[in-house]
Formats: sequence, structure tokens, C-alpha cells
Amino acid sequence: MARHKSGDKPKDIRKATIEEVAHIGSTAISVNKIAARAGLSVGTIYRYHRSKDDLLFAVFLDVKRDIHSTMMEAAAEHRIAASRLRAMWFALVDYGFRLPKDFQFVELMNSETRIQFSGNEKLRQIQAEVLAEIQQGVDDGTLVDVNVRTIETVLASPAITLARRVALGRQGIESDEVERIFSLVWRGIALSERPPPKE
Amino acid sequence: MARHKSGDKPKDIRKATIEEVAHIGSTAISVNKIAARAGLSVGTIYRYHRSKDDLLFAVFLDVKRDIHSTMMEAAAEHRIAASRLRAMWFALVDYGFRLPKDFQFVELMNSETRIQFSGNEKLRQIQAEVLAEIQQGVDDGTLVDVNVRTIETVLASPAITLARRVALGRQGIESDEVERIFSLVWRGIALSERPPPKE
DNA sequence: GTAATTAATGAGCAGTTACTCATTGTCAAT
DNA sequence: ATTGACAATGAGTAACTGCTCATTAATTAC
Repeated sequence: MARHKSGDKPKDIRKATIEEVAHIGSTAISVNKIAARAGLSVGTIYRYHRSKDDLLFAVFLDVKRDIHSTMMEAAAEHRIAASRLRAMWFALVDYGFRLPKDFQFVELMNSETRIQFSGNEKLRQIQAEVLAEIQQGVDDGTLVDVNVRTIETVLASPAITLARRVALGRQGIESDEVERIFSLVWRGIALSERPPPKE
Repeated sequence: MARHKSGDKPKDIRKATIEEVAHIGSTAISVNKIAARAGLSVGTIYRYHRSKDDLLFAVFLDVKRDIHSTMMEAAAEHRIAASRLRAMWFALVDYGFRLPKDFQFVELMNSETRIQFSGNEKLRQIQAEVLAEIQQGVDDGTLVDVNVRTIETVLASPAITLARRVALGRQGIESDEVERIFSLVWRGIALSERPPPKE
């Protein structure tokens, strides 16, 4: 009853948007260029997104959800809180290593004023799920008994820094270094003196 | 012999650039709007900066140096490595609290591809000075004996996250919370079990 | 005074922007 | 075949972009 959608347009648009930002930066992106990069006409972009801002936010949210689900899938393979948190941490860093441009895009948009973070329900939910995982660690006596937001800051920040560093391609990072950083962070938030979980 | 510069134009330009980015975001800034906000004509901006990119980078570097010198001044009031590092850490967070827009601008530009970080000598020097401070802590047995870059990542990341959170105005942060985060971070990188330095 | 020098201007340039819409292409149901 | 429904197009548009440069304003040296 309708012209078939040839190919996966939303996917093409997402890819082109991320690549365009990675290529010329957020201070010079344009919808026309994104369309050209995606091999589509401008009109098609406006069929999927109401405005430039809408496009950027949609792609941002999409990648954000990608990262989150990757983390949760990694957590699902473990039972005890310590192992789950460790798996999530490494999944986050690994995402930055595997898809640096995607990660960089999210980071850039995270600092954008236009994107109204707190208002969005989906973002709230993602945040809540992460905090719930940390709460588990507090409850079972693995982590120090302080506000989960506090722990989240200490835990997540270095992972983001690490992934961002790779995304910007400034230097290669060995897996030893990643492991060492996790050790130090875990040392800070774990209750006991035991070394951080390995498996 | 020449017409006097009336007022401090570079300062006006810097201020307007930061405010414009804070107001409409990096994805929509324009030189014309920055000029209008500064109460100057476009030509004047191009008298001080060769291009839009040059303008953004210059302001970025300026703020970056501001932040760094604030940190080093804070450190100068102390002798022992632990106290110096603590002072620097709080100075960084405090900068984000006092001048959120400036801090946010730096963070945004930090994630920009266009800004070639590694190439700049000034940025290199700033980085080197910070690492040297940490090295002091390693040398006198205050911090664990690992690569200074590793420690820097664990130490600086949460401070940046904290300052950024304030910059984006998502939530107010009490000084207790800041203190608690520092405690956890310090716990991770300090060699002994002693609590982090207070004075 | 006036000549020399430079700061600052802002209209104007060619090119680009975000966005629209009349048109065309492609399918399933008739 | 014809129709109806919609995906996709891309030339078109007014506004705006980064940037230039002829001109004016302000100052000092002589």
C-alpha cells in the first residue's frame, strides 16, 4: 500500500550525524551536510525529525540507550553486586573503545545547553537503573554506606574520562591501564580491603 | 601615536563568547551573534581573531589557563603533597561552582575534534605541571606507586564531573557532598589508611 | 595646526543555513 | 490497468553565515 522503505533510513541518519560531528565538530554541523553524508536528501531527514535540534537529541538518546543496554547486558551475566558493577564499568569503557565516535557524540551533547536533560523520562530511567545497581552493592555490604549518587560519581567519572580519551584519539590505552584505574576506584568505594572482583 | 583601545575588548569578546555558547549551545553559535552580545561590530572580532575557530580556541585556552592558575595558586598555600593536591582538587571544583559557564565552555571545547589538543604547547605544559604535583605525592609515599597518569584520571575525573554538574545547573550540590566525594577518591589513591588531609 | 597611525565600524559579499513543498517513485489492493 | 497511499526527492527560499574592506574616529608626534 505504500512505497517500501528502501534500507534503514533512521540508521543511516544516525550514522551520518555522528560521523559529521566527529568530522567537523559540533560548532559547524549542518543538516545539509548530514543529509549529503547519509546519501539522502534533506527532505528525508525532515521526514524523520522535526528540526535540527530534534535530530541531534534523537540521536543522542539513541546512543545513550545503546550504551545503557550494553551495560545492563554485561551486568546480567553476573549475580553478586560487585561483579555486576565491575562488568558494567568495563562495558562502558569498552563501548568507548569500540565506538569512539558514538561515545564522543554523547559526551558532546551531554554538555549542550539546548538538550534539556532532566526533563526527559527515558534519561531519568537510565539514571535510576544505574543507581539501583549501586544500591545493591551498598545493601549487601560490598560498598561503603554513603549516598548512591556520591558513589556513582566516583565510579563512573573515570570510566567516562577513559572512554573519552580514546574517543578523541589522543592516545592509545592499554588494558592494563584500564584495569589499574578500576582497581584504584574500587579501592575508594569498597567497604572491605579485599581486592576488586575479577570474575 | 594611535587611537587608544577603549575598554578591554578581548575581555568583552571572551565574555560574550562564553555566554553565547552557554545560551544557545555549541551547535548554533555564530560570530555575528557573539559580536552583537559583546556590543561590538563583527570587524572588531576579526581584528583580534583570525577566524571563528581561532576565536573559540583562544577563549578555550584562556579559560583553561585561568583554571590552571587558580589551582596552582591554591596549591602554593601548602607544603606537603597531600595538602597541595587536596587544595588543587577543591580549587577545580570551586571554579566550576563560581564560574559555571566558563567551566562548561571549556568542557564543551574539550570534546571538540577541531581543537587539536595534543599539538598545543601551552596545554602540554599545564598537563605536565599537574602530573608533577601528583609525582610529588608518589615520591613522598603519600600516594600508591602507580603511573601518575593513572592517578590523575582517578583524581581529576570526579572533580570535573562535579563541576560540570553544577555548570549544567541540573542540581545544586552541598559542600558535604563534595567533601565526601573527595574522601572516597583519596581513599582509592592514598597509600595509607589515614583519612585524607583536611588542612 | 596637521600629518601619521591605528582602533573600530558596519554595510556588503558570496556562500550556506534550516526548512518547505510540489513532484515523482513504488508498492498493494482493486 | 488503475487507483490510492505514502516514502522519498531535491530545487527553492528567506534568513543567516563567516569574513572583508573602504570608511570613520580617536589619538599622538611633530
